Amino acid sequence: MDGGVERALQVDEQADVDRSLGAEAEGQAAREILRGCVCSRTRMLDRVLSRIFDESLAPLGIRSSQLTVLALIGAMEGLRAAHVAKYLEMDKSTVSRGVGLLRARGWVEESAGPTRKSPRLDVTAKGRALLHETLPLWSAAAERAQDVLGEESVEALRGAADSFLRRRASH
Amino acid sequence: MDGGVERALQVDEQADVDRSLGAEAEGQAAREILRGCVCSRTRMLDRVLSRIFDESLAPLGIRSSQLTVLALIGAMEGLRAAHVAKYLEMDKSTVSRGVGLLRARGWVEESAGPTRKSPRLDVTAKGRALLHETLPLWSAAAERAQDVLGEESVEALRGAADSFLRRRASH
DNA sequence: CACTCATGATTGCATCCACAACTAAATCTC
DNA sequence: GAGATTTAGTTGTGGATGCAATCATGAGTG
Repeated sequence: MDGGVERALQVDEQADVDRSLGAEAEGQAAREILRGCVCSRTRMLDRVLSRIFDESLAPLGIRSSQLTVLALIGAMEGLRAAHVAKYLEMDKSTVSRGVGLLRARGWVEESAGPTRKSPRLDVTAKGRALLHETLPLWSAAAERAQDVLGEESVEALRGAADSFLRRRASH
Repeated sequence: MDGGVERALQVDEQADVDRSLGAEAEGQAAREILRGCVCSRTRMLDRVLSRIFDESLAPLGIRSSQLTVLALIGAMEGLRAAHVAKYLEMDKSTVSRGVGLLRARGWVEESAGPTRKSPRLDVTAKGRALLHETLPLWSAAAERAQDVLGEESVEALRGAADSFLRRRASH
C-alpha cells in the first residue's frame, strides 16, 4: 500500500499530511483548510458521537437528534416549534419535519396554544415513558463516548458548548 | 448548574416560556439529557459552524462538507475512497456519493490505482483553482466563527478535535 | 377597518449521513 | 490454484439539514 496514507491514518495524520504535500501552492490551500478548519473537525466529532448515541438508542427506535428535540419539549412548558428551532440552532423547516416524526410516533402532541398559528408542543404519556427508557441507554452511550473520544476531548466539547451557550445568552 | 436553557430563550422575549422546568419526574429525564448530552451539543455547534461556513462558501457553489473532502484529496497523494472514509470518520457510502458530486463538478477525477477495484482520487486543475478561491472565503468564515462562538469556544473545539485525533492515532 | 409588515409553519429541492444489502475484487487459507 | 474471507465501492431506504418560496396568521399603523 501507500506508506504515506497508511501512516497518516495510524500515527500522526497532520504531520503526514504536511509531509505528503508537494511544494505547490494548491497543496498549501488544502493543508491550510485541513489543519485549521474548526467546522470540518466539529462535524467529524459529531459523526463519531452520533454514531455512538444512535447505535445505543437504536433498540428504542429513536435517534439522538429526535431525542434532543423530545427532551427539550419535555423539559419546557408551553414550547412551540419556533422556540425549539432557536434554542437548538435549527432551521424551522428541520424542526417542522422532526416534530412531524415525533407526532407520527405518538411521542409528541400539539395542543391549542395561545395563538392559532403556533400550537404548543407537549410530550405524550407514551413519550414520557420513552424518555424514561432512554436514560440508561443514553448513559451507556455517554460512557462509550468517553472511551472513544477520551475524557479530555469530551470535557473540551462540554466547555465549548457551555461557552457558546453563555455567549448566546448574554447577547 | 447550566442555566443555558432558560437564559437562551429569555433572549427571545418569551417570558412565559421561562417559567419552565416543572418539578415532575419526567422533566428530570428530559433535563438530564438536555444538560449533559455531549452529542446534542456537539451537533448544535456543528449546525452553527456549518451555517457560517456554507454561507461564506456559497458563492463558489461548494459546501463545507465537500470542501473538506476536496482538501483532503488535494493534500494527500494516492488517496482512495476508503482512506477518506477512515480519516474523516464517514461511512463509505457517504464518501461514495460525495466523491460522485465532486467528480460531477469536475473537481476530482479517478485515476487507475494500484488495484482494479479502488481507483485513486486526484484533484483536477479546476479543483485546484477552486481550492485557491476558497481560501479567502474560508478565512472570512473562520473569523466569523470566532465572532459568533467566541474564542474560548473555538479553542475548546480545536482542543477536542486534537485530543481525539491524537487518541485515534495512538490506538 | 383596511393595509402593511413581521412571524410561524409547511413544502420543494438538494445535499448530508449512515445502515443494510449487494457486487466485485483482493486476500487468505489450505 | 480453488474456495472462503475480507475489503472496496455502489445502491436502496430513511432520516437530518438548510435555503427558498409559499401560505396563513398575528401585530402594528393609517
